[in-house]
Amino acid sequence: MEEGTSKSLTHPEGTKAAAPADHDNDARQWDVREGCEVRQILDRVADKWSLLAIALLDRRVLRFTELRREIDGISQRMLTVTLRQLERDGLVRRTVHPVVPPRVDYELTPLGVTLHDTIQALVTWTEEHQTEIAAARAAYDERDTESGTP
Amino acid sequence: MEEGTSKSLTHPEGTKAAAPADHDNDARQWDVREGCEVRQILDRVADKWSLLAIALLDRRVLRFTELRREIDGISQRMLTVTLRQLERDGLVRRTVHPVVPPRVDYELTPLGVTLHDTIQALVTWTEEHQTEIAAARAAYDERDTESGTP
DNA sequence: CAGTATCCCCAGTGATACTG
DNA sequence: CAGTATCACTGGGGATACTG
Repeated sequence: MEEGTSKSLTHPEGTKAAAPADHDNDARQWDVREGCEVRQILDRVADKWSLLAIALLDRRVLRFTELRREIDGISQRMLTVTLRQLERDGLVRRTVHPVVPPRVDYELTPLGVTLHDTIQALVTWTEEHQTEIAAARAAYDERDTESGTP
Repeated sequence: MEEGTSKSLTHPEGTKAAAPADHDNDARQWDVREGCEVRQILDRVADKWSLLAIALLDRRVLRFTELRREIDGISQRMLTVTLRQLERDGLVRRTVHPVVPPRVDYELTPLGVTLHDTIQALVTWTEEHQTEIAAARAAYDERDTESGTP
């Protein structure tokens, strides 16, 4: 369960992590390289299950099984792993009730809520532009097809 | 290169894709399931290399090799694949100059620029909250450590 | 220079079984 | 109910070699 040791990434980028090829521009100063903090979060957001979990937990308190049921395509293992990651990042709060049978509640932390909010912007962008993207893909595939079958 | 056929997903979610357990809330109506359009885009954004490429191409026109040099950790193969995906989605424009030696320019399309802009918000969020997240992780790992070595 | 084609590996994920 | 432990498999991605 330890990953803080940076395990085996693609390759050791080492020290130049904060020294891009150029920095005379105001954009692309993101520094979104693998080792970066930004990348860590982005990877979380990127994660299929994390995103679903955050979406489902928005303004709700759910139990393990409830989440499992709602996401439903997810396996026990992945739900656990996902929840643990989110908990570790302080995005989700896990509350164990010392009762029998066991009851564990999951909910977004305030930080998690702000992330949800930000992601919402991205989702909105997608919804607003999905037509354009679909068109672009169609055009691309079209080109591909016509050159393949003259 | 075909994914419109939905290949072999986790399992057939079927018809209830648009019917969550409840829908009396205004949030979580995202519908970010695997098959969804939103997920397709999110996956693109999520992609490590795509993100870097978009970042690097912001307000610039770069050649294949230039991109390769700037991303540097990337392999030829992945740069090609990434660029093709972005091109297909209409986010990046590929211009082939019929000269010798060959010259191909890459640049963001207007659509790509708007995506960059949106992603920027997410990156900003990350930068603003990375301290909190780091703290959360430290706290989590701390708990983990102290219970592991009493 | 700008790719395409191949081979290969291993990290992430699902399936299954066991436990407090 | 809410996990943890194990195993097995798949495909995403790197390394390498070849081409227009």
